[in-house]
Amino acid sequence: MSNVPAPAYDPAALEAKWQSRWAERRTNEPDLDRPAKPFYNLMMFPYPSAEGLHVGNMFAFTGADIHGRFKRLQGYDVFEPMGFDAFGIHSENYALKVGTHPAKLIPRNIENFRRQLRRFGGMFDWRHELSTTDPAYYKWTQWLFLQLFKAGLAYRKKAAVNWCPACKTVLANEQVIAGYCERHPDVKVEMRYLEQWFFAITKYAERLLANLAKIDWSDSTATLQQNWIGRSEGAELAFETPGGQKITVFTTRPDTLFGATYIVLAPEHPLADALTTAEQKSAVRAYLREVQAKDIVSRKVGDRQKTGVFLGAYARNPATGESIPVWTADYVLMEYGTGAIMAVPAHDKRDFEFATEFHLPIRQVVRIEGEPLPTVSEDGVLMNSGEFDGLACAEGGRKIVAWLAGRGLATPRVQYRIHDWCISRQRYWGPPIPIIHCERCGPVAVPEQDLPVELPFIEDFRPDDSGVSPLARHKEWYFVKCPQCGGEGRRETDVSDTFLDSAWYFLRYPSTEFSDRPFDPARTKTWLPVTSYIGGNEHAVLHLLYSRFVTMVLHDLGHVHFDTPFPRFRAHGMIIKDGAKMSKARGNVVVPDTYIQEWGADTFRMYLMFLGPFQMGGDFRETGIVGIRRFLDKVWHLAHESLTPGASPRLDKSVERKLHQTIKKVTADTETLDYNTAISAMMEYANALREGGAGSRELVEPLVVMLAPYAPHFAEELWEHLGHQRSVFEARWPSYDERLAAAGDVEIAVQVNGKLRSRLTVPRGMAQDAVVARVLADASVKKFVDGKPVKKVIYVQDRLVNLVL
RNA sequence: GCGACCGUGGCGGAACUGGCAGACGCGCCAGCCUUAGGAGCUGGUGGGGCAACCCGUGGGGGUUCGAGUCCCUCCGGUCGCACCA
Repeated sequence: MSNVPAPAYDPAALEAKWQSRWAERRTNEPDLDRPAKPFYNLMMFPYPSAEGLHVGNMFAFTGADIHGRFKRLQGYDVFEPMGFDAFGIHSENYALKVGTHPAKLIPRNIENFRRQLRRFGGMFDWRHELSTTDPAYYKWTQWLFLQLFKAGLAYRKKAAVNWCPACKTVLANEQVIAGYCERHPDVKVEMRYLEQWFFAITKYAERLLANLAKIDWSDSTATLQQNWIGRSEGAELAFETPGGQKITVFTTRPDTLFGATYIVLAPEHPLADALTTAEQKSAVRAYLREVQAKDIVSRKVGDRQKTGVFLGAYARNPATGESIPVWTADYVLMEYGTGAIMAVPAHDKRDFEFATEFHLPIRQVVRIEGEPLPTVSEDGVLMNSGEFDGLACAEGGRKIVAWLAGRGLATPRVQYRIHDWCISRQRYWGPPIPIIHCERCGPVAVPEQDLPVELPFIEDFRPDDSGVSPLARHKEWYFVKCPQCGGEGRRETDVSDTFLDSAWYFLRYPSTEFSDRPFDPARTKTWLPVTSYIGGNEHAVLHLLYSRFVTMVLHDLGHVHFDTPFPRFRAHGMIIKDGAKMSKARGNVVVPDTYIQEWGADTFRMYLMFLGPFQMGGDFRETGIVGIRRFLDKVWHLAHESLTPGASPRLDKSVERKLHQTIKKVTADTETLDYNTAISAMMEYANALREGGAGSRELVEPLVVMLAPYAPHFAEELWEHLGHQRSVFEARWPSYDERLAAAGDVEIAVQVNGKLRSRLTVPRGMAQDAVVARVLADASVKKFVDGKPVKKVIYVQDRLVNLVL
């Protein structure tokens, strides 16, 4: 057909060519100071593991990159940065395992990640790469800590932590499996009390919750955060002891107060010891010791046998005036509410179990027809509640609180599940918390001009049994003068939580070249808040919550002009393999490198996006990849056929119509991240081109542009073959003609009594009467109508006719 | 226990506010082209039936002219939280 044979599609060569050309031409580096239409396209930066980028990362980054490239083709100045979240216990444990210092290991891993990230064709602006382990970065993480410290939002207190005697370190709750260490399955985890640094995130609970309603987030993510913050409305009620002490309890069910037959204090409750009578002392102390031996996790695991002990003391139920016994039990947690509860066994499952176990009285105060005790529902009517009998639960509760409030024994109260954020880690691989402890002045902030407090190189960074970070062993670093009084001081040896590093990285990206400020005011004003944020729901709670909190604090302190960092967030799904999560243990981990090598980055990118809906994820099966490759080959040939000299540039009307329909569909679907259906629409169009107007440039070029976000190297190469000098990313996204997309004939369904009996092709927009006339003339319809009168005609324009007999 | 999401061919998955179920792709079958094909092209492919037709979206019930889609209920799966008062 052609006198010059078309070059074959060779992904490896062509992708290398375009990757170096993008770098040379600075294609991916927008003007950060004077953008016409800034679009900050953010994706969650990876933890640079030794295994390298995995398919899950690639899936997420590809989806986000497609969105960014699409926006660029629509004329935005897209800033798409990338960085590395390289501090943390994960890296440190790995370094311990392989016996290489993390300071050596991490740069190596980052180098490997950088190579992989370039290879898959992300539109990254590498001028603004960052790593949280870089002193130039964590200097400002420490600065951030100091801002919170100075604002009174960072404080120290003793808190219970999990301690593994084998690891000689604190463990996160996630690392404790049924009471045992995840790395030492035969070692029981202990509970220790240690001084820890906290951020007062609970002060922002109400705002963090309210703000969720104003932002455009995936529902699943917003719901997870909402549950995590966990707002409950109720009241604090006071129970007085004969000795004049007040036990304050929190309850969401003040309506059940008349049914409160005993009080339970958490074992750590300050009154627990004070209220214990002499004859109960030894029993209570024994119980407290028993509780302390348990680790935090197994104490919190539900449906286990209730334990507890009577203190010997009594308190007065403010409603009934009765004296009720005071107990302590570990099913009551000091961290929630007031650390004390009124037990209503008739209407609470846990109290019911406890009362049954210890033979305490059970008094029903809510009537619900036909349900055995305990009844937990609030859809009932009060009984045994004096003057409140007969009221519905909600109303009764309000009235009881009002009645007691008059006597100073009740206060309405909102309680949150969320706790203050413990940012201390007794570990090595993190940013040192910039505090100096002085015997005279207490904890003193390191002056800002002395930042960063550099993490000293310690050859043996293994944690020891002391519960103190390995940093304390570096004496020259540890002992310093107090910046306030000049006296003897010691550095804080805890490092901060990795989640603090990642709670502000999006602020740093546009300003990485400034060493004298964390984020430049002008840059920040131009680029923030983040236009589009895409990431996994595994960070729905911690990372996204902490980022929102930090941003609110910075806003309140006057450092940024917004209090919502991510007004638009979309959660992507997860890639699984053979129906199961990928993991090393299962041996089903997919390594992207091998697939990119075999098929090319473009084919692999598109295949990942074609697996399933981006926001739901999909099941990775390698058998489908070839379908994408066939599609790209097909487009490759179509484009070259359009170049063949002498090929008639005929413009097939029906293909033209299909083009406009395709642009409409692909535009809408790429906007909403429905990449799988956008790809199938482009496939349909390529099939139509093959059947119809293959020779025509006007019909092929828009397809090449639409493919550019998905298969960027491929599109660049074809664009060049089609005679364009400049990057395809300087072209404009094709527009469509709504009238043309809507023109043509439609096939409408013909039903009789709701059953499909025939199909009819009519011009679009045909009037009901004309359509019905043609329907009634149809032989296969006549057979079913069979002379019976048509009672009703349902007509849906351009879709269906239903004759009801 | 609470909350969220999901059950559609042999497989991954389509189906806008209720309106032709199975788009697109894999796989499979047949044919063409080939010395050959894990290449390419053409056609077919939910189940039953020679056919007209009938049956089909986890099970059961309901609303509706019409239900994969809405409501109730049960079953199964995934994720998050979990002795949160």
